[in-house]
Amino acid sequence: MPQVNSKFVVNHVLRALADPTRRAIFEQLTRQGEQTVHALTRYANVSQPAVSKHLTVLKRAKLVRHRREGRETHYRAQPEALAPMVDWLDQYGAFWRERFDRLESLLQRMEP
Amino acid sequence: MPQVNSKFVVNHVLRALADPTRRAIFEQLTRQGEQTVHALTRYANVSQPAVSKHLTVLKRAKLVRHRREGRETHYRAQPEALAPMVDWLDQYGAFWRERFDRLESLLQRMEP
DNA sequence: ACAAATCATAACCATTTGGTTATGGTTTTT
DNA sequence: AAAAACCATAACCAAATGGTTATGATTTGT
Repeated sequence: MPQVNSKFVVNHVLRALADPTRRAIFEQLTRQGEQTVHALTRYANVSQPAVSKHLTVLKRAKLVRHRREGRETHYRAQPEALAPMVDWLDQYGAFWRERFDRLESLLQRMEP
Repeated sequence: MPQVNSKFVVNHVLRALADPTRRAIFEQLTRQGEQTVHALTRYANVSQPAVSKHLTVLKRAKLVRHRREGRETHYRAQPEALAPMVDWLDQYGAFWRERFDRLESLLQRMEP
């Protein structure tokens, strides 16, 4: 059952992004690129262990990857993991069709 | 500050959809159209008060509307409320650009 | 060699959350 | 008029959640 598994994936992603602090960390990683836990801790105004735990949750949702380098761990966002969320939104065809106008005009601007 | 307010809106929507039961109720409403609380209770396998509380959360996120009719309350989905979620996803330009191929081909199929 | 820095984990705590049963207010059915 | 159906709210509870401080492991700097 692939859709059962994908429901679990969507659940992980949505739950991970439901928390504002976690969303802020993820946004920071996508905007500023790779960051150490230390840098993220200064950005988010919670303690370092809190940041580590949030990163664990984001990691379980595949929204971030980490890379150890000496004593510091570098995290980077993996926006591909947002795909299940988009796929979930895709169920709402009517809603998307309403939005196609915007995308269509955007594509027209890209390819005149 | 419009972006501050929109962050609150996104937060409401994401938190509302983070729960599987709530997501199931919302999906049921989008697929089957308007439903009474009673019908939703038989669908979701939780108690009727639980369904009512979930509907309250969805209502706060503007994801559903309700309409009283006699002793029963009819709820219907409001997928327009998903827009803030899409706008939030829009931040990830690189991610979207990767997905444009799919949308582009979809549009080409619609307008050959 | 020692001190400091970086990070994860453990232990703990308050609050939130998602569920339950109980109840009461309307509205419909009999 | 009485009974039943429908729904929301209240009261309650266990578990999950998001935060903290404490600690230990490893790596870097002096």
